[in-house]
Amino acid sequence: MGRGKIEIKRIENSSNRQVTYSKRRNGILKKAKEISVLCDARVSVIIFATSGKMHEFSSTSRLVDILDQYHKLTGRRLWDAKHENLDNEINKVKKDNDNMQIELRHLKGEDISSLNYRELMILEDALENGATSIRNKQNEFMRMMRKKTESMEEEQEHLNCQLRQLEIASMNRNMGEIGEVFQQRENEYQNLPFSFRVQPMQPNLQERF
Amino acid sequence: MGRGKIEIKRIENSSNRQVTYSKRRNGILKKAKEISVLCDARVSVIIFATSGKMHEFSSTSRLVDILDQYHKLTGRRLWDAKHENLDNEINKVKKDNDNMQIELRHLKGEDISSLNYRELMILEDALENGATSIRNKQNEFMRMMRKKTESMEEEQEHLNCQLRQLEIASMNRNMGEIGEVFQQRENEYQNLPFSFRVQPMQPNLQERF
DNA sequence: AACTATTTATAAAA
DNA sequence: TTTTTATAAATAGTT
Repeated sequence: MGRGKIEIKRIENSSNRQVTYSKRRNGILKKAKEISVLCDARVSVIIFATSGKMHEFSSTSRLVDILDQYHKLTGRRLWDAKHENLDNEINKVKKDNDNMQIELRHLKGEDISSLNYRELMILEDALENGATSIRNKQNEFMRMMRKKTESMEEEQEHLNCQLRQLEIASMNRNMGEIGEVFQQRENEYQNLPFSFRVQPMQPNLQERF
Repeated sequence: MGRGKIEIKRIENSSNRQVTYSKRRNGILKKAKEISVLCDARVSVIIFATSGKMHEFSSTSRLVDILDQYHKLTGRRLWDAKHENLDNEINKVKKDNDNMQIELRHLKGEDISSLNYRELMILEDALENGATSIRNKQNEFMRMMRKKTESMEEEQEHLNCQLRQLEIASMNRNMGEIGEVFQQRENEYQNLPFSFRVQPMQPNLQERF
């Protein structure tokens, strides 16, 4: 019932799934309410989205009333069942734990005596892939660091420049009275051929660290 | 949805009510199943007719799973403390599981964006150690295989020898009457200088496979 | 239980 | 999300 017919199987597009979920959830809850009114039935509907959010409809004020009735009718002892269920779940999870522990050990090269060559190859591939990803990540780090260093160097050079200018300015101020002599010398200097002049003071980037 | 619109209020005609109940009940159960499949939702529907007959749908194999989730979400206590202990244990083990899962992922080079350089180095070391152990193990395998192959080759050569001798023996038996001629020829052959004789039949090991 | 005329739900698009 | 709209599905009343 919609623009097109759909197959009843998991909707892979998550946004579509979400929309459909919310529409159909409303539909079910509405129908639950209707049947409870129309036919004088007791109804309990509990729906959990994958997100974990819950919606419910209960024709009775309390869910437990319905559970009581469920209990009486089915003879299923929910609490014992619950207990058993928890036990099962714990065992399952513990088994998962064990498996993961083994896998972890294997990846760390421990307890591998029991493995055959094929299994070892698979492990080696996994390790190599992991190492590659990590090396890539590290390279990325390196690049970032280098960039940072470069920009810091630039800034430092800039600061050095400023510092030198301030020094010169202050020198000139302090030597006010003999400034003229300097001025004269400087003029002579200007008259030399370019190749005879000393190079302007410049920090050598390669030797600074 | 039907020949006429109906008001949502108790259907007084009991036979009509019964019919409507059974139709709508099927409808709800069907839709519950559909939403659970389409949207990957956990759904529990329990319906009691006034007669007391029950119908249910539960997307999980056990209703208790859904009740469990209900409990966690609403905080409403449906069972007693002893089960809560189990609950706690399960949560603890599940947490362990999660941590291991993360470690596994990291070792496989997944989800490593959040790691800093130090953490990456530690990971890399672990991977390298693992890879080394595994390579050692593989080498061990190789040695074993090589040894096995060698001993098999030896044995095969031995068998070939025996086979040849049997062939010669049988040939001699079949050619009993002209055996003497052969004998004579063989004697002449013995008198040739060594370098003129054909090489004894020997399988060429390099070309055998 | 079937059958169908209608209502209702909803899939896709906006 | 919510609305819109064309179409599928559910079902009320009938047989």
